[in-house]
Amino acid sequence: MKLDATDQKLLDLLQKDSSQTVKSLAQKLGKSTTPIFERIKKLEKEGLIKGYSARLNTKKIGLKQTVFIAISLQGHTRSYLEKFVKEINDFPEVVECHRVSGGFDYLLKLVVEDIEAYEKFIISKLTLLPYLGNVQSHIVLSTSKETNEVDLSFLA
Amino acid sequence: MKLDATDQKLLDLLQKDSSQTVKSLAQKLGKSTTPIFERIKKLEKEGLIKGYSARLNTKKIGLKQTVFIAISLQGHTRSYLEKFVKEINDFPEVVECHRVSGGFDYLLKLVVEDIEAYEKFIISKLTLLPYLGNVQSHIVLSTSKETNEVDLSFLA
DNA sequence: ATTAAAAATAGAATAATATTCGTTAATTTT
DNA sequence: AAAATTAACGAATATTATTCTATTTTTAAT
Repeated sequence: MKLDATDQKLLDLLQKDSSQTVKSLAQKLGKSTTPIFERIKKLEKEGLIKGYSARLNTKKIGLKQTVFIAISLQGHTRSYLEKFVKEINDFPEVVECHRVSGGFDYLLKLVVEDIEAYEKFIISKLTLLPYLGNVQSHIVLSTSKETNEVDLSFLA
Repeated sequence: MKLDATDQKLLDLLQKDSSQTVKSLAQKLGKSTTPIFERIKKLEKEGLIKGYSARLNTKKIGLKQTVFIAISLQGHTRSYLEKFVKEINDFPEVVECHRVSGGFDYLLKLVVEDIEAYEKFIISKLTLLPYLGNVQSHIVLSTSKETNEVDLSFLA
């Protein structure tokens, strides 16, 4: 699917604020509501828009600690890797799990209540997994930017 | 603000899918629309809900590469750190910037078109910043989990 | 260039939903 | 136990989403 300039701006408006009415989106894009409504439905159907979600203030809710964990594995059989990833993904504390190049194999991002909850995760969940090699924790001290808005200017 | 069980479930429903109607949310929560509508408005006003956004399929749009960059700085004057962070946050490729403990100072997450765009970022943007120490890139090979839904079960 | 076909847009009509309102029930405070 | 506060309900209204029909614009072929 090819995206024209209107689609690009529309996606950008929606990733910044999806609670806007079709009418206000249409005004910002210099069109009437019908074409914008149809464009949105098409972007949804084509899967370019995966869904809509509320952004929560995790700190205010009580999830004050983010942690990154860099993991190296020892034995690398394919079947084990799959099992490892499956287990990791099932932990609700884990919000991201990436296989990466560089000095280690996996990079996890966790959001937890506090350091105590983090330690609990390490002891009662992570270290129960076999074949763990090096595990290095990076406690987040402060976050200056954290968004899921991506830069769409390259489409222009 | 104290959150009861209904607020917890409501936040969870909304972070999973904010396009649901108030009516359907109310049904799932065993209440009528008015109280759920009012709870949502309160959660918004109190800032527990920061906003609403469309989740985009970055791969399909053409942003196929995620990269993490671990950075150590050389000179650590406070004023310089602030300038550094400000510059980093202004780069649209950077979606996250965290100050972390562990083997390095900052961990960045980038979303870019491809490796080429990533290299361009390194050469024409990142390495222009002064006082850079060690810079280690971790190219994401595959991602098995990537969400911004957080686990709210601890509220129960 | 000209015309046919396809796609995109507009404006009006309708359907669905959000939002408000008046009232009742439940909970907390005194 | 009574008063005050908070949460809830159901109905009424206001907004918004969605559909429909008719034009316009764009695209592609001749």
